[in-house]
Amino acid sequence: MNNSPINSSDDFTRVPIQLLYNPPQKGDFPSQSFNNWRNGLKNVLSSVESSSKRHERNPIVLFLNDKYVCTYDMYPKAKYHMLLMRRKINTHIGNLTHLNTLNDLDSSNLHELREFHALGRAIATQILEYHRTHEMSRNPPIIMKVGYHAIPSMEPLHLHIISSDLDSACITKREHVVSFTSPLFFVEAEAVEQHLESAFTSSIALTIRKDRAQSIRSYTPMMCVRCGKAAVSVPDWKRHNKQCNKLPTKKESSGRLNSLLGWRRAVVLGEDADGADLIKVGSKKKLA
DNA sequence: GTTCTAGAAC
DNA sequence: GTTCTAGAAC
Repeated sequence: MNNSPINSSDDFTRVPIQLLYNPPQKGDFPSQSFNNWRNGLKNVLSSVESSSKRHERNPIVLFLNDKYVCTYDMYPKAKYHMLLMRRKINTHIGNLTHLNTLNDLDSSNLHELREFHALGRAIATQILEYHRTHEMSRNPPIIMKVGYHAIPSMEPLHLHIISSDLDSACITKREHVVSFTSPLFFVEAEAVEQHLESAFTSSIALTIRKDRAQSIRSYTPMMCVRCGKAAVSVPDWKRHNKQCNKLPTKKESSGRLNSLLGWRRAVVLGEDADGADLIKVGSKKKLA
């Protein structure tokens, strides 16, 4: 079984000390139905559950415990690129199970989200360790990033764990570059936590300013992750990215505000939300 | 002529 | 999310 036996306690943030990064073949992923690519990740989760039920090793899984699963990304945009998700089983209490996007989050999710993110960081740390021990000599230094896309293409809620090199044949479009380099579009896990911490009632849900996010993804210049040089085309960006010698820039000061994140009233008991945006004024909130 | 982007995909 | 490819950009 893939599930490495770790402590039997309910600490779901622990990761085996020696994680092996062994990416699968494309054919190992569940085949996508032609017109239904949006269900791709749901199919991945189903595949994880059925192999787990049969106690079979599943090559698309890097790590799993009773609550969460970390799978390889089918189209990795960097040397190391994984997705962390809440498993769709209820053997352990939690409220992230049925969430699909950042817009489903409110402060009642904060406790479990902290655990989710802590596991993501632990995996990132072990991947860095793997990199140091196996790959350091023939690769430039990297840092690991843990966060969400402001506009995800697939459900359910998934946390990207990705290395900073972005050296991948799967990067073919400017959106690929921007969605992992823009500090606005790539929403750090920490920024989500801090934003939720600033809500003072769980009836206030997080919301993404989607139009802004879209325009950021479409119009932000492609920049080198190491030296900041702007590129004129995707191939130009990739050529420079391969040869730039600078160290990757450390992540921007933690807790930095992400202006794509906002608030709205959460849906209550199946009633339609009025959808009104809320803005914060000092410590108070009022209707925008 | 070649490179590159961007829109359709039932 | 990707693949394919027409035609824009170089």
